[in-house]
Amino acid sequence: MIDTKQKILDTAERLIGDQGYAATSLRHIIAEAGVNLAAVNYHFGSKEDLLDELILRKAAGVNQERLALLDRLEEEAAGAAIPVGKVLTAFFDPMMEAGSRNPQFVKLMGRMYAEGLLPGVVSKHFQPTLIRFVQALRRSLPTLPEAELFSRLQFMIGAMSHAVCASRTVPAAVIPADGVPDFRQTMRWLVVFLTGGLQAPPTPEVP
Amino acid sequence: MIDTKQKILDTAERLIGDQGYAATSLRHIIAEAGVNLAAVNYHFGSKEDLLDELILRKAAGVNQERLALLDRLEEEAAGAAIPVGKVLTAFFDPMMEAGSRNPQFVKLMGRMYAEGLLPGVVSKHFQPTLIRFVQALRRSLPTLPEAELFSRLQFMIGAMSHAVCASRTVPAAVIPADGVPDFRQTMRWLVVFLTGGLQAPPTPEVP
DNA sequence: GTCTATACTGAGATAGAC
DNA sequence: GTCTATCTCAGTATAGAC
Repeated sequence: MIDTKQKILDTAERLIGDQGYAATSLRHIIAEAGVNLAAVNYHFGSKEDLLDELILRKAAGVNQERLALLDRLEEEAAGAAIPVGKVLTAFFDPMMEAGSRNPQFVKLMGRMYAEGLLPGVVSKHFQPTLIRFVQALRRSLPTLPEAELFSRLQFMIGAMSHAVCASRTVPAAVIPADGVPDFRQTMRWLVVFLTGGLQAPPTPEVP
Repeated sequence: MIDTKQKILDTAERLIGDQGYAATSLRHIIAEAGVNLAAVNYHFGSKEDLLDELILRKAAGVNQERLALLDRLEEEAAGAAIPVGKVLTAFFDPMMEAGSRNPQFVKLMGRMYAEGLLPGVVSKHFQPTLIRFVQALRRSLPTLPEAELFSRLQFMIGAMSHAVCASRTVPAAVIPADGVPDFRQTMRWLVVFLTGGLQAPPTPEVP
């Protein structure tokens, strides 16, 4: 059948989103999809390549939107520095939208993060977009030394990745009684937090 | 031999630090340690329990120091709020020290993070310490609504975890030419970044 | 109590028939 | 393109020697 590939993709997306990548065996996927085990390796090469296809068909649209928003900001600024908050909003809004429209996407990215697969996924599918935003932030924060800016971007990526998936790291004792806030709210809070962190004064040198 | 257990622990620490947890098979560990496969399950129960022992013997001292520093800060403050930066420094200094004395510890924690094992490790070995620091930060940031403070702590943990391991997430194109900064420097920058983020004004409500 | 040898189950990958 | 059969390697469990 020609849609064996599609059936594998759809089933894998659902199962990996629900159970995680490592916990979802190819044998489980092919059983639910009603196809043969070897079909996975025939169509995708390996379990990891199957995952790449899953991410790709979700991430492409988000990154396009991000770049379009950044293009518009740079056009409006006409060479001047863009405020940090605006750059960050251009980066987070498309993800927020995608997350609201299709929770499965956020779920999948959260799983990737939780299993330590995000660095690989990021460098494969988000690298060009990241470079553009890094350059924009460099212009927005001209007083910050290069090396410290680089570190702060690392911190930013860490906070962002962690925020995407509802984590159980912070002990239950300190979780507010009104439950976990929704995704859009978390993203708004994240932008404010990151703006504060990125705009902090440069760290004084120690002797 | 009585030190079979020690040999397993030492070899596992080295191999897992170098290659990661998932990539290091028990068979590889026992081959290098020169012991039998079943000795692992005899002494530790499972691969995961072996990892727990590794973390435990490294983390206990760090957490004790952290709590001692926080105790002193609270004593000095005599009931008043402690500045955010001081609380963070009390949290990070012991890790910095441990990292400088014994790079293997940081390496191991970085691996845990990279493989998505950190949440489990944290809730097992760092939970009591975290609770104390969360309470202190709550008093240091009285104007911040509870829910947003909680989210910011999540962001903080994300940034911190990510910073501990030299990650390859940010594209090589933007890495400064002078290479990766040392661990102590990164921690100092992290404290400044987090202080800025935690002290940002509360996010305005949207209708 | 410790340790060895060996067997068991389930994973991903692959060669070759159709 | 698809499927069967098989391979290698993982973590785990058990039986029994010292």
